[in-house]
Amino acid sequence: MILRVQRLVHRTLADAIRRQYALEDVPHFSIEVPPTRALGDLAVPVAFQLARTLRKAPRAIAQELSQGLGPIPGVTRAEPAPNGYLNLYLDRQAYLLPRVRGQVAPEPVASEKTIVEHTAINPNKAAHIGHLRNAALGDTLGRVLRFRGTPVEIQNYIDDLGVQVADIIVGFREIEHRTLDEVRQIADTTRFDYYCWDLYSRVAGWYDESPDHQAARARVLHDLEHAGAGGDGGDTMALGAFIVERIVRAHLATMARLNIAYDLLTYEGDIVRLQFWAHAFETLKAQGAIYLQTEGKLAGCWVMKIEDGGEDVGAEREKVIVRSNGVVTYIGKDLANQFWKLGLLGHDFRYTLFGTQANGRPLWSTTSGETDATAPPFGRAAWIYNVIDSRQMYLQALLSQALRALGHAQEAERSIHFSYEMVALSHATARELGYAPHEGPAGPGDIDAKKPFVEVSGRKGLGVKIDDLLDLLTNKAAAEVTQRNPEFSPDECRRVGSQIAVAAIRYFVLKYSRGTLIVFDIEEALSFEGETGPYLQYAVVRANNIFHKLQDREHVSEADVLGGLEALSTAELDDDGEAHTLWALAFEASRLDEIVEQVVRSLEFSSLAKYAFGLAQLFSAFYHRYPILNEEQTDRKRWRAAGVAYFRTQLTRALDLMGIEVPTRM
RNA sequence: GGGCCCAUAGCUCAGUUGGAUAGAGCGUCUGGCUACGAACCAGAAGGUCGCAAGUUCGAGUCUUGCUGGGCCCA
Repeated sequence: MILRVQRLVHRTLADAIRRQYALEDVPHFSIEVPPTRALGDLAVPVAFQLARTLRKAPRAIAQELSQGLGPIPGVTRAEPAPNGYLNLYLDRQAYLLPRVRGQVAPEPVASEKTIVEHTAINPNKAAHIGHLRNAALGDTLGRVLRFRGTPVEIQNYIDDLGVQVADIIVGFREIEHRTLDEVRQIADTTRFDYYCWDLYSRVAGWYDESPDHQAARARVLHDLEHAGAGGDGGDTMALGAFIVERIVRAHLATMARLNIAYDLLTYEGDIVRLQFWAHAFETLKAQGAIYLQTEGKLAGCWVMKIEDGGEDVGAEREKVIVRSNGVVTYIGKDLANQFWKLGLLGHDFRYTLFGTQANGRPLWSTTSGETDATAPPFGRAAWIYNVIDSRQMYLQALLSQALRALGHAQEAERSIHFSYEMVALSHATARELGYAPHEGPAGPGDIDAKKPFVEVSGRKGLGVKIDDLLDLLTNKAAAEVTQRNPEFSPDECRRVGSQIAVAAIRYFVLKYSRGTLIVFDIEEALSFEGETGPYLQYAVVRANNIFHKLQDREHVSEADVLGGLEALSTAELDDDGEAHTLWALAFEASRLDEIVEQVVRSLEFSSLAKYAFGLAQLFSAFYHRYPILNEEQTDRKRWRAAGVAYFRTQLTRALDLMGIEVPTRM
């Protein structure tokens, strides 16, 4: 937990600069970490920035600053580097004592309510690895925000009225000729999300057979939106509601395996039934953000003016929000939902308890029926993150524009599209799934061998299901665990195996930066060695084992170690500034809060993943080089143990931020 | 036609308010288990950071143009 010290140094240094050079405005400068401990613990490049205004060499400025700085609590010395950096050295014992004892909590940074919306899978088939990246990013974002004290509400949007749900209804009705009771029978006796996966992939082909088939989809869509009581529309509604309910529960079960939970499910159907759109529509009309077009090909439509980038003449275009037949486009519903999230709609959902999740937290759902008076308040957030892949950038930009048009510039600023690139399949993995590239000229439904990857497609049934991947990983990991721990029961092996599987898969998607298109390759994802989740778990497990043995052999607990540190010689801490020492390990472990701030600023979890990996590497090297149980000098032994204790605490927290658990043994 | 993203070692990728010698994993080669667990560690080889200009004391990072790939909108 280094932020406190960094801020203190920043403040003190800024004061010193103001004093020493009689400067009104000190330029912004950062506090960095020198490449090695030998060079110091904090590095300040401020002399470079001052060089121009002061007309002096950076080196001379750093020199002067180091002399005029005066004492800073916790800092033993300041040294100007030949190249112009000012490097600071920390009082190692004073720095570590309160930290290893957990007396330096992370400072709360932000406290305004924040909504993170993620997952939002069409409820008509099993979840695949594309959905996995979304959910892992969204869940990690929620955890990271909570770490720094932000109240977070996790929402999962359910598009229960969309084309994809209509298609699966058409599949059951028109292709398989099922009644609701028969579908219920199927749902009770099969893996329903897998069943729908296969059925859905047949629907596209069926549409191609005849124009009449296309009409079936239009009818179903209409019924979903407009069904009153009774009649054929009512049947469609009931079948749709049943399928959605079962598939949503299947998705939640899949996500629960990955340690992903939610606070609220928002149903598009409730947005429609509770007439959110009507409220948003009135506001938009009243503010002139949308208007009725009377001329041209959009005559009769309610449209919104949109900026179209560029500076060409006619760059401004009109986007249809309500069609001339009175049907609201999906943008309309998204707008209403966004307004509601920000507390700008003047209208609320009704709520009902959906269930209790694996982590013990209740899950609520919107409803159009009776509301539950005990439901907590939802919505009304100051910040919103919508985790959606980059293909929907256009729509997200529209939402922000609408907010600006209504005079909510700040809300627009705080409605963030957490954008990331999609997940595709490597050709090798697509082949393993039975999809061969097409020879000769590729047709519309074929895989193009010339493309560098194969796009996941629910419509074609082409993709890796999350549950399949998890099963594969779990089996492999459980086999390893069984081999290494013959005394484990089959249940234990299975449980640890699944913890390892989750670590492997979550780390795998988090280590890439957002802008990188992941070409998923099954061989690569199945690895447990090198830069993988299991490597990180293994490091913590070994650190934990040291304490188990310390307890068993010497009856010394972690508390015993941490309690008696003051009395010990700090020779072990002060030894040298080389790479794999105790100080280097403990210092790096303390940087978690700094990394978290960087992550929130950049929305880039790869830096958290890399930090955790680097920390584990540091420990592994230290572990090989310096014995703890067998160290004969007690002072050194105790300080090493203390450093390892701090390491395991911090890496465990870092892993928790990524949704990764640490097995007892593996 | 317009917008956005990507291009860094053989492969897959980090490198994000511009800063110290461009890093990691995998793969290849060499070495290390009578154990605080080898899902590990130590070491070697491997780079024109797509190309070309520009800004800057300093550019993988910022600007412009170009090439190649991807996504979206019309």
